Amino acid sequence: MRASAAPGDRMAYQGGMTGPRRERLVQIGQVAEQTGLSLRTIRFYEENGLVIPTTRSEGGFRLYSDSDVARLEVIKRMKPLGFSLEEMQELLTLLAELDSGSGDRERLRDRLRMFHEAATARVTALQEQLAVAEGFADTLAGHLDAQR
Amino acid sequence: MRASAAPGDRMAYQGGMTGPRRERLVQIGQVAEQTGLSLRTIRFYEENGLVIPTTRSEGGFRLYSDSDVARLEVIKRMKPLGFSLEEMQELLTLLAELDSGSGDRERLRDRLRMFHEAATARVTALQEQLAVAEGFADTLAGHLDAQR
DNA sequence: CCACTCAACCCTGACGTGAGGGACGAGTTC
DNA sequence: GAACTCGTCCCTCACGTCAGGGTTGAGTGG
Repeated sequence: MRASAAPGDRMAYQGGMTGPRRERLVQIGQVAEQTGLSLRTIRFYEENGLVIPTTRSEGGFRLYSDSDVARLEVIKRMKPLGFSLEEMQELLTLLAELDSGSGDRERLRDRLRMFHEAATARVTALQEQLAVAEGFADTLAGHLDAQR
Repeated sequence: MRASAAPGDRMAYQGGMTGPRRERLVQIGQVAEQTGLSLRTIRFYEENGLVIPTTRSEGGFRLYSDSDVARLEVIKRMKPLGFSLEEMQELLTLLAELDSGSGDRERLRDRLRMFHEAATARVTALQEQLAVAEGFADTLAGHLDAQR
């Protein structure tokens, strides 16, 4: 943990004269802190084309915009569904296309429906896993009691 | 699917004159079928010392006794708890020691308690995952509705 | 009765995969 | 100059997958 407002603290990089909007840009450490993902994970997602930082500093530091961070947070919410990175990417672009109103409506909806089906299937699987897990935990508790 | 009672069918190997008990021994394929684990997984568990078949045929086929299969089924119940193979092995021997009444009572109970704690922690984590997963599935459903 | 064949089953060994973790030495930013 | 970040590399875990060969037991032939 870093002490709050310690001497070494850094503010979000504001992007020199390059951008006209003076958008809020943060570097990877802050993103990690906000999202709870590790640096390694965030870089890994980039490698796989999931979230590519809007820009980089002159020295090469990754700089993330708010929407980059939002994307990461969506991914985080998807994770428990057990989708692969590839699937997540597809779903992300799919949602973006729906939002922007581009692409073949019909097909988009179809693919979205498939994702939804996969998701609910996965939810069911998780429920089953949970039941088994609870069962086993109880078994352990039983063994503990038996040994009192 | 294999046709039932096809010419090529084989019965469970009974172990020639070597065993006095004529114990029921099955080979890996049947075990896989019963437990729902893959052949690879079962072999992998053996590699890691989790379940070693009671014996082998002359030609080297793995032959599993009922208790071997039972062990595999216990492992299967543990899996959703996300323990590592090493931890599962420890827990298995731990339970065996408790059953057989060997070893330091005090210490055994302590370790068992730790496993139980880990298990309940894991159950909580699973519940959270499930909640997130359900939430995301709902989000998807929402997007579907919005596109009607 | 023994030899042979056949399909189904099984063996070991090696490499591949997915989703990251950890360490490194060098560079950047504040 | 302290804190942060970079890219590169190798490591892990729980298997999947492929290759190439051996085993088993029932059926067939002599």
